[in-house]
Amino acid sequence: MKKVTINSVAEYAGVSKKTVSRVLNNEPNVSPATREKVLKVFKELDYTPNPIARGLARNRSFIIGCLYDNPSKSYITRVQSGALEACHKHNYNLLIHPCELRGEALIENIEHLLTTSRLDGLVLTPPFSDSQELIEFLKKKDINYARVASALEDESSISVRSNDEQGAFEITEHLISLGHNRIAFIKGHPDHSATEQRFSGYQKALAEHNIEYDAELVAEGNFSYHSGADSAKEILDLQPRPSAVFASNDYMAAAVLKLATQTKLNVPEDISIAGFDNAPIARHIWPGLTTIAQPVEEMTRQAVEQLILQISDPDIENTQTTLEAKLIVRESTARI
Amino acid sequence: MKKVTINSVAEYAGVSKKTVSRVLNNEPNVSPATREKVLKVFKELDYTPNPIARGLARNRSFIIGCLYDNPSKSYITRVQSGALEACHKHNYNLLIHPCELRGEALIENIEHLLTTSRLDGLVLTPPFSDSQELIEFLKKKDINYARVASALEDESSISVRSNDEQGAFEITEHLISLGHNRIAFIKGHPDHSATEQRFSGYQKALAEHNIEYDAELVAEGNFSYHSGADSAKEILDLQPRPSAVFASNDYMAAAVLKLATQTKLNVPEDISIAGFDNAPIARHIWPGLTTIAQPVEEMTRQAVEQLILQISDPDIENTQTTLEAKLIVRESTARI
DNA sequence: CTGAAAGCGCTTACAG
DNA sequence: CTGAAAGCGCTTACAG
Repeated sequence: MKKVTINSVAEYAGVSKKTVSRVLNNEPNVSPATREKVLKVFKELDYTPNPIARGLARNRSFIIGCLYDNPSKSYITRVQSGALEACHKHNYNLLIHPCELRGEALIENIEHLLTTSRLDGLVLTPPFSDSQELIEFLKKKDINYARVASALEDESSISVRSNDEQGAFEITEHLISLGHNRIAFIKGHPDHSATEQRFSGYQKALAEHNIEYDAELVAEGNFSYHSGADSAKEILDLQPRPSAVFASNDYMAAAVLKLATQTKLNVPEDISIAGFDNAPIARHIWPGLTTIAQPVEEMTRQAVEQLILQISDPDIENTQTTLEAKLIVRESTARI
Repeated sequence: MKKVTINSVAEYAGVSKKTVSRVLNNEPNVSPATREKVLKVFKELDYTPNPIARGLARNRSFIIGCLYDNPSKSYITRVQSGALEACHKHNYNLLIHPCELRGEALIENIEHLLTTSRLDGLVLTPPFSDSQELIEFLKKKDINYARVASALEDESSISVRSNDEQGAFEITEHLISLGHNRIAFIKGHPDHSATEQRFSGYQKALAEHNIEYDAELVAEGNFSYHSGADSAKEILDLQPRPSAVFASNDYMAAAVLKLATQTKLNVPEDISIAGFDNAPIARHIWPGLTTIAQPVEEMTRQAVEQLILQISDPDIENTQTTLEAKLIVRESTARI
């Protein structure tokens, strides 16, 4: 059976292919009778238009690419889910492209991506949303993009972020309000701007409450569960032991909780533990983790929606949005 | 600045566009000098070929679509990671398309997907890999596809699965070998073929060891953490309480563990808990979950690789592969 | 309301 | 080793 194209439909229906195209795209200026006829032929011939041909003519693929490099699977899932929501709303689809920021050849990698698939726009998630190198490349290539959770002050592109520093400040203050003043901190991955922001929120809260900053209490993580487990060992071995731990994300906090439980410490009686992100694991373990809910889906949804609007109308101005992060108190933190 | 196309390059280099095309595709029959010259113009003009135009001419998009409908985020992440590995190896990209099996209009949804993006093939994950309706549609539309973790006996398409029944049998036998004979079971989602397979493995192990099957010990889950929590309540309230629980996946097992811990039961001293999948959460909690490791990435990787090979050469025969599932014993199960 | 022509940027099939 | 012609299946811009 040979392929059915706009030509076969036109021929079969006895109209021009332009008319078929009009029906296809729901354009006006087709008599109801003609429209009816063409629609019937669509069914009879089981016609599906070829998106590639359409793409070539319109110079558009209706595909958005999503870039990420993140050890947190739940973060990625949430990013995808927000991006998909915006895409589907506007009849776009989503192509995913995990890759390494520190890979030997990030730019070559992206260039190759763009050569193998035409993408109408790119949504950059951390750490790509802060990569000057990548951003300059995209500008040079004239590729539309939007930044998610970027700390870059750059009004020349769309940005949707949430207030990491404020969130970290609040959760630290929450611990302080429970009587803790020896609060350990686990940093995130150095390539992510959130790492610095959360660290800064922690420090500011300490300062605000006249608690001296103690570098000994700070461990270097990288957002992975594994790095949290390593940091947990260091922290639980400190003498005297801190009465609370604030990890820069929930996976690392979960690792602290596991080690604490394993070594017969009671949480939160013996030690309070707080995380960041409100990842699923925060509520899947006992005690549930006190954390900061970051609207990851919503950030990505808004970023992609802005991006798509800008693709269809380049005159739309760039928006810079900051969403609120929210403290969620569960069972893992308590009065000292 | 106007777009640089194969024509501008040809003009600038003083050759025909066919020659440029040859250089682009690394075809033979170009003199080294000419090739050199064209390559230089590529750089000078910063030329990137248009994948859509190429796609139209070759009738190919080099994009694979991935269909899923699964409450387990980690399962999806692993599926994507296996699919991406195979795609990138062959210069394909991956488009993701979560949708609902029970949605009012699955077929329309997929038809719309195919109308908005040309896909060279589809990888079906559960429960789609068992959907006769979808499979018939794809056959009618002549769309290449591969099935992951499908129980369907259908040699007319590529299939890669793992042995769910055997895995469930082994883990149940493991519990029996520890002295348990009152073993509760939490079922998965009824739309997934794995649900029936794992249930059957459980029953067969009981039968093999002359333990009478007791329907009261079986709870209806759906693979979500939430459903596991509901089932956990039922099970822990049984009189007498079962000495072990085997949940059809790790999320549900984690929910049982959380409730048990919350209600001051010691795991595994008071009750043993086993899961399935070896999801990250199985090792992120304490005690770590005894479970069955299913090679999700590898299944998907193989399925997508076969699919891509078949796309480039339709004569390649369909393969039916079954990979091994493996028992992983952690701390959540112990002798009664 | 309808259509003939040209074009999107490549590749295929063929000729030399 | 090189290229002119035709075509992939649509849409855009224009004419009537």
